[in-house]
Amino acid sequence: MMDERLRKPRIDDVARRAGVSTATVSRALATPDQVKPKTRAAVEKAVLETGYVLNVAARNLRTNRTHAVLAVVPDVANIFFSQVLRGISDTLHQHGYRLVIADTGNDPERERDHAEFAQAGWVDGLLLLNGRLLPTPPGGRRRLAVPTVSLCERIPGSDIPYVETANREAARAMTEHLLQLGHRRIGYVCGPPNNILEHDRFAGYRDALAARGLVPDLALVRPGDYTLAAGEAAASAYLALPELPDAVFASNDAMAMGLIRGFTAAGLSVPEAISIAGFDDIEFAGAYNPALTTVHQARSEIGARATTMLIDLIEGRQPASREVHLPAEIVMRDSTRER
Amino acid sequence: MMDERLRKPRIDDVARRAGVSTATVSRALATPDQVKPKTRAAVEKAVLETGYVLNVAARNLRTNRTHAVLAVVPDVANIFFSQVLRGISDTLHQHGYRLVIADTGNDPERERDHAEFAQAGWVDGLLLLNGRLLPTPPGGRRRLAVPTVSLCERIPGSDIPYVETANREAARAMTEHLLQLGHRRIGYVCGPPNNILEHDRFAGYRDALAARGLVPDLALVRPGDYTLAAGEAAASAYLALPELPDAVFASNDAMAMGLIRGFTAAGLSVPEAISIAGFDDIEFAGAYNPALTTVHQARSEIGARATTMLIDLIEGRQPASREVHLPAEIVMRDSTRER
DNA sequence: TTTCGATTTGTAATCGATTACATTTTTTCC
DNA sequence: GGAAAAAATGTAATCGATTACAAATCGAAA
Repeated sequence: MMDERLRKPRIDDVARRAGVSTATVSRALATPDQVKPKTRAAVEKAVLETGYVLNVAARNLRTNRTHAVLAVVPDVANIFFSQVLRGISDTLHQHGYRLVIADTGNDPERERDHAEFAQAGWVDGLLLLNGRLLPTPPGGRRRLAVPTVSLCERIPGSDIPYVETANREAARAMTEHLLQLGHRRIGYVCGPPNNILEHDRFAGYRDALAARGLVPDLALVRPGDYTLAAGEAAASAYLALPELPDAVFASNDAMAMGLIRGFTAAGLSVPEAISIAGFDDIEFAGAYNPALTTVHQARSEIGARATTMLIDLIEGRQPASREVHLPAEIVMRDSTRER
Repeated sequence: MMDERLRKPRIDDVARRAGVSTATVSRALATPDQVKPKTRAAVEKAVLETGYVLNVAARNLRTNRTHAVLAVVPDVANIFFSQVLRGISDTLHQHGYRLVIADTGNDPERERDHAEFAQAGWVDGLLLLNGRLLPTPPGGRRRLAVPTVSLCERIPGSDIPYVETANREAARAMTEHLLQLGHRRIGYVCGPPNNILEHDRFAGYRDALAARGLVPDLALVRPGDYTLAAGEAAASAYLALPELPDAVFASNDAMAMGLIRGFTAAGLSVPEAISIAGFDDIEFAGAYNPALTTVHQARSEIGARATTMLIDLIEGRQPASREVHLPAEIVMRDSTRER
């Protein structure tokens, strides 16, 4: 008796109460129009009375589906990724899926662990927000992989479908913008060397210069690692040069902000003395002082597109395209001006 | 034959290959030291050979545990929450749990949906990063709730354990800091009116003034909603006053940045003409121009503490405390100075 | 009214692991 | 070497749903 009230009600408790079979209860809940309205009502009543909640594990086991998708993210706290996640989350929700996030903290071991767990039927699909992970089939042999899409960074040498920003074209456009403003000595602050995004962006920078018959002055190309500090360091390096650049294009916004801080701390004002451009259009780029000219990536759009692709894959449809390059947009604000 | 190679191997395939029973395989994998080293090796070999991966759904069903925790977040793209998530994710990982994130997009319907699903055995515990959600027991009657902890905002009128920043004390300390710098006409830009955090922060502001026998000048208290635009609007409002405040304390960083932008746009320099302080110490507060004086919340620490509490609850231990107020720290940077 | 097809419902097998309990093997100790 | 204790392994029930197939019910046409 007391047991009855405490034990979690199961589908057969509902069935008994409604005077039908478990099959009917299951159908009344999952496919209501396969069931006579009258029985359906009886079942719904019984569900309410018993406080029945379906057991997800049992359903997953039986149907071999979870209606969940795993996103493997290097760092949820990174504002860039978190906005992509927003696009993912919304799109999944629209299609009746749930989101499981694995924050790997940039730890390859954790990445592998999660990718492996994904194969265990823990989710129906996999979104990789990181170009590094090459999910080796579990056990290193057979490939029974879960549908997978990568985004933000394509995975070099793999045939996993992906969605990313057209980095090269965007960097080229931004560099052209600076050239059009009359700048000629244009500096560039790099991202981490073996990053594929960085590779594309730097190529775009050189494309634009080459189109005008210019070659990059190596003294104006500074190393960096996407941190504010790297931008500040680059600013010091430029200040030590006999002649300052007219403008500097940083391959992300944090470094652009570092440059601005470095230059203003030295008494140079931006954009009067020097123009600075960034890449990413992170949330505070527009709020910065001065507001940052930068490349806007449609972050949630990237997430949304990749998710649509993944759902197509999961549900056995052929996605419209396996390689999507989303155009980015130059946002002109106050950190650049005509020479 | 071909089937053999394509079908996903199950535990009994491994058992057969290793020449043991399924029970032994299960033990060899889950509790290796309950099994003779020799058999264990045989099982491991068979696992590799077959490419076996355990079926999560089956295990979850049988054990009635998932080793996953659901975090219900109003907005993953919000930098504040995403850093809390980082603390959550790390702590969970340390204890062998996984993180499931439900981004509700501030939609109460989605919140309820997720909370309900959590009861379905989809996760072992629930973390609520939002003060609004009062998870009604499913069906509105029986309460067989999953262990739950709320964080960031306590849930008024509920007995759910929580972890939050000591907002009132922190706001009081920041206001005192401004008073000590010699400021007397101290403005305050509010957050959304019925937000419990805001309530606490405003109370702290008044506490500090009251301690000096001052009463807040209502003309200096401006409404806001945690957005940059609200800060800019407040700046305009202050500029329209016959006499400017000496300093303004904004109840979050975005609004503080808006104030700085508004004042500098009007030709006033910060902190020379007016001191500005924020609250939260978001990622770019230190990178701002000028670097923002603000209240640092230990965001990942909040996540970590709440997670520890939740795991205690899940594993049947009594958590050390059911209400944790973490002290915050004033970070003095360049946006405030002596009068 | 009867019959046939369509609709609705029920019976029972099934998904793939874990684990209580029983049984066998190994170790310990006199 | 043998008895008792400890360790290792095996047998089979079990978790809670879904669904193929069979059976029952219903409605419409003849």
